[in-house]
Amino acid sequence: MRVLIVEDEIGIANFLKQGLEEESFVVDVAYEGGEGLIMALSGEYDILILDWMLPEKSGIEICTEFRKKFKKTPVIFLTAKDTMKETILGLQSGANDYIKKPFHFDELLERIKVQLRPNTEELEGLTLGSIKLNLNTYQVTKNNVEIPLTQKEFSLLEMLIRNKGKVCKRSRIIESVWDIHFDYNTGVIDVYINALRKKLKLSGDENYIQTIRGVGYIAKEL
Amino acid sequence: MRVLIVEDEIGIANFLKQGLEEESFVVDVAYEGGEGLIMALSGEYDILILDWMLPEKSGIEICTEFRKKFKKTPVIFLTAKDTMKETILGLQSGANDYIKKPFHFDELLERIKVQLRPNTEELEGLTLGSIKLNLNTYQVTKNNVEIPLTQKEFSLLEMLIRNKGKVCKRSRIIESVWDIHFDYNTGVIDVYINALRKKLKLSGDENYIQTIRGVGYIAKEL
DNA sequence: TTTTTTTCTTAAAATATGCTTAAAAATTTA
DNA sequence: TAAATTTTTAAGCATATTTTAAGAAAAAAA
Repeated sequence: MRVLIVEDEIGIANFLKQGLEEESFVVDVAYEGGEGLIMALSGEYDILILDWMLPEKSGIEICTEFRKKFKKTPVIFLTAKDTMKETILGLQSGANDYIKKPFHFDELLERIKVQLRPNTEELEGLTLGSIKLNLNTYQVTKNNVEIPLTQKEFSLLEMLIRNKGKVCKRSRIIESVWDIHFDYNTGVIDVYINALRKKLKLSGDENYIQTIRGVGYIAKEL
Repeated sequence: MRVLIVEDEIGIANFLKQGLEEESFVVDVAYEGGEGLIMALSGEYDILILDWMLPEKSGIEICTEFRKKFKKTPVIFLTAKDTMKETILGLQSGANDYIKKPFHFDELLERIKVQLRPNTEELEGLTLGSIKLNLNTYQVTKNNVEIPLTQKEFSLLEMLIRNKGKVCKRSRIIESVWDIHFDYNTGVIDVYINALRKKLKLSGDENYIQTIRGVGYIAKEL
């Protein structure tokens, strides 16, 4: 991750640069506003740390200009201007956070991490050997070949994979997949296990879904 | 915009609620942690304001649990726990900002606005293949030809595009577009999907809105 | 081995889902 | 208030899914 620090006090700038480099960021420093803005606009950075009072161009000006071109790249103010009014002005100029000096390096670091937090909402996909189950798209693939499943098939496979390595009793399966909470004598489970094994071609050396006679089924990688 | 405040001090809670309502937010308050978490998980809120110390469940626990399900919804801590270590813990639990008491309401408000700031996607308008959706003018075009849609049609299309690449369950659609929060058996969705497909001529090689039988619909570029 | 139990497999029956249309109800506009 | 538009309900239809059921196969018990 690349960080641009725009800070005219050399001591603070060095302290920040060193600290962030220890956290394996790639850090560039600009010591005055005009230079800072030009560097920021190059688009090479994942995040900006701005002082407010700077020679040539203030942090506010940098932030405002920068936002015209880059809507998303996070900007954090790090400044001695600590009044409420100033904080609000800083945030209104497009910054994502506003930290007042004196500051704790560890808190700054954490706030940087917050801004760089991947904001992907996607849930983790479930896998079983070469089988992948995408909970966003309800797609199931085996060796990247899509295999269309019906709702009940999907739901059963999902339950088995979520309990990968553990035996799923028939009673738990009928509860979880069919939402039936009383004793119920039926052969549906067998039929659906059969359908899964057929569609997913789970035979011989790829028998990911095994029968535990008298109990239920277990999904496991072999 | 809907805000959930979880705060056990009634005075502060009322103060916040009133202040935010004056800014035309819709505000709900939970006075203890367990209740707060349940409300948060309902998925009805655009942002959470959490106290740390709460009866039953701490703000940290709420935030951690909430993040398991909602990766994106912003969370702001508002707490008297003001040490650096605590701040870091709060942010690490998944919060987006951490404000220490005593606080200025105007700064809190500004920080809320920062979190709710529309992302680039919304600024540039939503698109789905050659279809463009302008949220300001409520115009929809396909290949730059305007296609008039009714409100419900627009709203449904907007929801699908906002979740582009992800399946929208029927239950989520009826919640989001029709604002119905209980189990409701209806065929309106089908009718409106049909209308959209017709008006937007989504057939054959342009079938941007696909049916996931037994689940819902998914919008995707092919 | 024979019997019993459990699971597998298949096909048909029952059910559910989604598409399409038309008309009724509600809402907005003139 | 009447007309136009939008929204919702409802029903028929085709099709996909789910369930039942029954015989075959396999495993365990006697």
